[in-house]
Amino acid sequence: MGDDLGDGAASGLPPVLELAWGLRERPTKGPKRGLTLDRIVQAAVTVARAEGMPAVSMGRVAKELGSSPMSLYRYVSTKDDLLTLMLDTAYGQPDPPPAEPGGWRAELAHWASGQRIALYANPWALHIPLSGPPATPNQIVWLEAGLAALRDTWLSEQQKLSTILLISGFVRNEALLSTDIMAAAERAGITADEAMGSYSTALARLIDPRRFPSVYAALTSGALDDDDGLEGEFGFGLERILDGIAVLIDTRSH
Amino acid sequence: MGDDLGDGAASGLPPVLELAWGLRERPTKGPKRGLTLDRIVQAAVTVARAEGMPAVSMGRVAKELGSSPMSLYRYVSTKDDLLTLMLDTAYGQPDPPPAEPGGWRAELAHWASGQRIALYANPWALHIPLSGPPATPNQIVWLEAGLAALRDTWLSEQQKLSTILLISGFVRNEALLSTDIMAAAERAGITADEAMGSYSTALARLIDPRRFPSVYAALTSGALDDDDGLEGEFGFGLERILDGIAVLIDTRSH
DNA sequence: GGGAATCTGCGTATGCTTTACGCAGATTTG
DNA sequence: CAAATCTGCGTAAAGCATACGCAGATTCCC
Repeated sequence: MGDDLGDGAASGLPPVLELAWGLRERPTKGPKRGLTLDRIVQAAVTVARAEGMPAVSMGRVAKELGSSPMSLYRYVSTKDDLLTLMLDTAYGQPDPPPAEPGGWRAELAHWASGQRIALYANPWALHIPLSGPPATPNQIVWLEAGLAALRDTWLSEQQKLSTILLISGFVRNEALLSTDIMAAAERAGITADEAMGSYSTALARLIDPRRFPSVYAALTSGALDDDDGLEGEFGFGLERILDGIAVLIDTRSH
Repeated sequence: MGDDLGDGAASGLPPVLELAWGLRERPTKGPKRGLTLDRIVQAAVTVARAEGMPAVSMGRVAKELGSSPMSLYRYVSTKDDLLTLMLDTAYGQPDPPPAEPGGWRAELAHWASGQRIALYANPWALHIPLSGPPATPNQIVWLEAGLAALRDTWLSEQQKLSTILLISGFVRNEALLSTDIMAAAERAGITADEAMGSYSTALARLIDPRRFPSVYAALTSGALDDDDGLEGEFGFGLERILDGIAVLIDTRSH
């Protein structure tokens, strides 16, 4: 007994969260540990960055560390745990908001851009299936920053939470779509804009204008091969959401 | 040669799309085929519904059909193709919009609810990693319906597309989070509301109120154990987004 | 100091997974 | 009636997560 990573602190939290928050104190007996959780996660991130998420296997990560697959299970009880930890490091910590006060709107826009930058810098993280609401340390730091941006509004706590969840979901979605397209384009040896263009022309040839008049109109309007294709998508969505929040806040405030 | 599913129509489309749209005409030689693509996809959906997405393997699907794993590769060139096809059937076709005219807003709300219903009815589909912009038949039908809802607005084609992408991304995100929480709760033998409650209390105990004052305030405000937890999240996000679109449309229209 | 306790890394093994290759038989074309 | 061409599918390769248990290291307690 004793060689499992089941709960030990009885905190009511999933084991991986106790790991992530460093709650699990190690007993003093036994040999020194040869690895650390951090090093394992770091190695996994290295593999993901260099060879993509599908290459991240326990064996591959162990090799990166000069260790053996089963050793990792002394630190992590499941591969999913490792993925959760990787996701947390991908987000990292948010930049502090700009010094000059811009109100909740500027602050949230800054926050969203920061998340987008983090995800673009770690596109592999978008291929980690998320399992449950945010709860790892960096995710909480981000959540804190997001909620803080709404501190001067009259929104209820629930509304603030929903707002932050809405925005971060949007950022994640947009980043996933964009980086996927860019990756597919790179595989085909073209630029992302070219990929969008050929996507739309191929689709336009495929569909029946009578059955899908609106889609046909959209595709042939050249909407998709505009300059600011991918970048513009983010800006558009974010502005729309912020406008929607603004409506709510302005209604509430008097 | 000839026993591959590489492109044959030279349409410039990925092979799986030619399959989905039924473009690939079969030659007349050789023995009759024992299966159809539809039956395979249907069998895969059956497995996913009954045993979850992780159970969907080529072997398991083949067994469902009384066939052998390798036979499926005569119909599908990769497991990912099968997943793409499964996703398409999960979405199905949208209901027609309600007869009485409610304007773009009511129509889009109806559209979003329809997508949510489809996803809630097929939660396994949320665990299919999406690869690229929508392009399969049912996805295009949905896209057509969404764009059509905006027919009377002054939005540019690009803005219409962005709007629809924004909303369907939101619906997908919300459905994923909700069904994940419900599934986790069911595994633990409690209700989703109880799960949210214990999540928030556990987290509230975990975090330092001084480092995360806003998160702490949100968690202890009881925002998360409200009645309309999951349902309310969808309504909130959708209203915010629609409000944001309305701002854009109203600004444009004069 | 000397067990006893307890931890460590990790070898081995199980039962999965996708899918490349090629063969035997069915069917249609000339 | 051959030649061509397709069919289902057996076999096998390569890889995956991870359960189990062992040998050795370290520390605690007497």
